[in-house]
Amino acid sequence: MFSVKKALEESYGYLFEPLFLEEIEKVGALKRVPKGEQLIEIGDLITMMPLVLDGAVKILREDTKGDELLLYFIEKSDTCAMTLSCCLGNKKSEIRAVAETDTTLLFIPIAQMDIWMSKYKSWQRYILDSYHTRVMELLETVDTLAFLKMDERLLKHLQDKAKVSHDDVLHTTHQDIAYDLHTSRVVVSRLLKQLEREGKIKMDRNKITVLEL
DNA sequence: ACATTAAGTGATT
DNA sequence: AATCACTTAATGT
Repeated sequence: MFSVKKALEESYGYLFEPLFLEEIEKVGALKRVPKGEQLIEIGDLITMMPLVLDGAVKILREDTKGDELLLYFIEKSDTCAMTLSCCLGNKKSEIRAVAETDTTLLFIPIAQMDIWMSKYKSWQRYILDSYHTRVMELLETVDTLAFLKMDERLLKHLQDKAKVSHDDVLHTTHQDIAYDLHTSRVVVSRLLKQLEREGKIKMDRNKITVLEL
């Protein structure tokens, strides 16, 4: 039996005081989404803010042709920074969010944000810190894009995927990886082969084992 | 057995 | 590193 209270305590207990946790539990709407399900589409109006209780969500940007590029993952005890900026200006989402693994989320109505902002110092801190870590993560992504070659990007991506799913065996296809990295399947296949030769990964059909973490 | 989907390869830009 | 054209291998019906 799944308990919101327990999950909250586990993921956010060190951040918020017990009384506040109870309030979150009361106000939040629990949602569980299976791997691969889309949570937010570009252009969507944001009305709820998600707190990740378990699992991981990948955040993607889309180019003019409809191809996508992975920006970063958000995990347990994270929230979507994009949502935060959307809430302030009541703007539409600039990103797409897709469940990377089976994920459990708690949705908070954005109206609560303001209330908690003035009521709880711990919430203030949390939002500010979230913003900060998100900016840093984005910077890291920019660095990766600008300075790393495709083979290095690929390996890093595999390691990130393994990290967020808490499993060094990835159940994915070359094509899916190609979408995330915004490249072609052929390139991914060839570089994976190379990584396998170097002993950094092991491949099977629909399965990649990351050996170097 | 056949169709579909994933992955491997060589050649070209 | 991308794209094309083609092959091979695995999987579903």
